This record gives sequence, C-alpha cells and structure tokens, in this order.
Amino acid sequence: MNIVEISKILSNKTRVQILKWLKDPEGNFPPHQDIDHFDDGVCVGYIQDKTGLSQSTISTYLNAMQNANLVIPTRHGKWTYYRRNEEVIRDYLETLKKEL
Amino acid sequence: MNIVEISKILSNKTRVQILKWLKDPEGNFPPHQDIDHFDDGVCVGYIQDKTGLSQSTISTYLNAMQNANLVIPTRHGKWTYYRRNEEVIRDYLETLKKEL
DNA sequence: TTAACATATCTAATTTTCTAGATATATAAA
DNA sequence: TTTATATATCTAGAAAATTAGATATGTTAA
Repeated sequence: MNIVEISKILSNKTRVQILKWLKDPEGNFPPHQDIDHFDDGVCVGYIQDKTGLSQSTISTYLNAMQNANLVIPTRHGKWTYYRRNEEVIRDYLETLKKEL
Repeated sequence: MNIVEISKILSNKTRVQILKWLKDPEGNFPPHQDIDHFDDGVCVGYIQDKTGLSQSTISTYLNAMQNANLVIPTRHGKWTYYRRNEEVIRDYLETLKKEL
C-alpha cells in the first residue's frame, strides 16, 4: 500500500466518483441481465454509461484502479464486473490517518 | 474541502514528505536563527535543503499546498515559515472516511 | 542607499496524464 | 462457424504536472 500511488488514483474526479458509486451498486445501477446480485460489483458498460466518458477511457481507469488494488475484477461471461477492494481502501485510510 | 484537489497534492512524493516532516519540526529540522520555536513552522530554505530539489520548485509546491489550505504561511523578517493546517488535514481524513 | 539574502514568480523544456478512436480479444448467440 | 457484444489494448494528440534557471520582490544589514 502506497499513499502516493493511491492518491494519484483519487486525484481524478471520475475515478473518485466510480469508487463512491460502487459503495452502493443496488442504489446506483440497474440490475444485471445475467445475474440477480451485485456480489462481484458492476460491469464496465454500466459504469461507462454513468460517467459519459468513452469506453476505452473507463477501461483504462478501471485498469489503473485495479493496478492500485482499489478494485477487484471478476469475469462473468462477456462481462467484467468490478467491485471495491474494501480491505485496501480501509488500509489506505488508516495509513493516511497514521502517517499524514 | 475537496477530495480531488487535496489528493492531487498528495499524489507527489515530495509534497507528502514535506507534510510528514512538518508534523515534527523539532525532530526534522535545525533550530532557526531568529526565533527559538517552531510555532509557525519551518522556513522554505530548510525544507528545500532536505528535499534536494530547487528553490523555485519547493516554493511552487508550498504555494500549491497553501492554495489547497494544507499549510499556513507566516512571514518573519526575511523568512516565510510554513506550518500544517491541522484542521483542514483532519477534515480531509474525516471526509475521505465518510465518503470514500 | 547599497549589498546581501530569502522567497516568489516567470518562462520554458520535459514528462505524465487524460481522453478518444481504432483495433484486438474473449465470449455468447444465431 | 459466422456474427454480435463486451471489454481490453494500442496509438496519438491535447492538457496538465514537474522541475529548474533566470529574474523580481521584499527584507535586513552594512
């Protein structure tokens, strides 16, 4: 866990927004077609729709967030679902509180 | 207080380091020539010496940190002292914990 | 009032980030 | 097995961040 690396992710409005939306998938996204739960998070297309940015941009963002361990991807058929990595997020907050 | 704005400041190694150093001026910096306390923080030159970066770069960083309200400048004669704005830092941590 | 010192600001070169279009890949459906 | 759909990756241009040198400003000391 690296303060600077994660702060870099959080230095972008859209990426922060995505993390916030993923706190409450039921409240923020329509139900999925193939599964009836959000246990593995939300598919890329739904996230893209809400941001208004291009598919490639959102894919790039999610990839960066995954590299920083802030989100966890799960493949379900054609779709990739992304959910928050609560452990790393908690760890980041605790480290910030201790070190900053 | 704006998560993205402050995260942008924290997305740089040197700036994070400066904030950490300013938590303990006595432990991290030599005593000042004109005053015998660190109540108003640390002068720019001392901070620059520890970073190894140029004077203009550190001045630019401190200015950005001040714009984000993370530090407070105080002029003492020729010197400008910078100290942490604990209130804003605390507020940032609390907001992150609540919203992120 | 001139010289020296500390810091701020201006300018510019380099690097990184942002973002989208085009294309590739993986999977499911026909 | 071809087609459609979802996502990932590649390429590239525009914008922002990084950083330093030169210069300006403010303050003290000679």
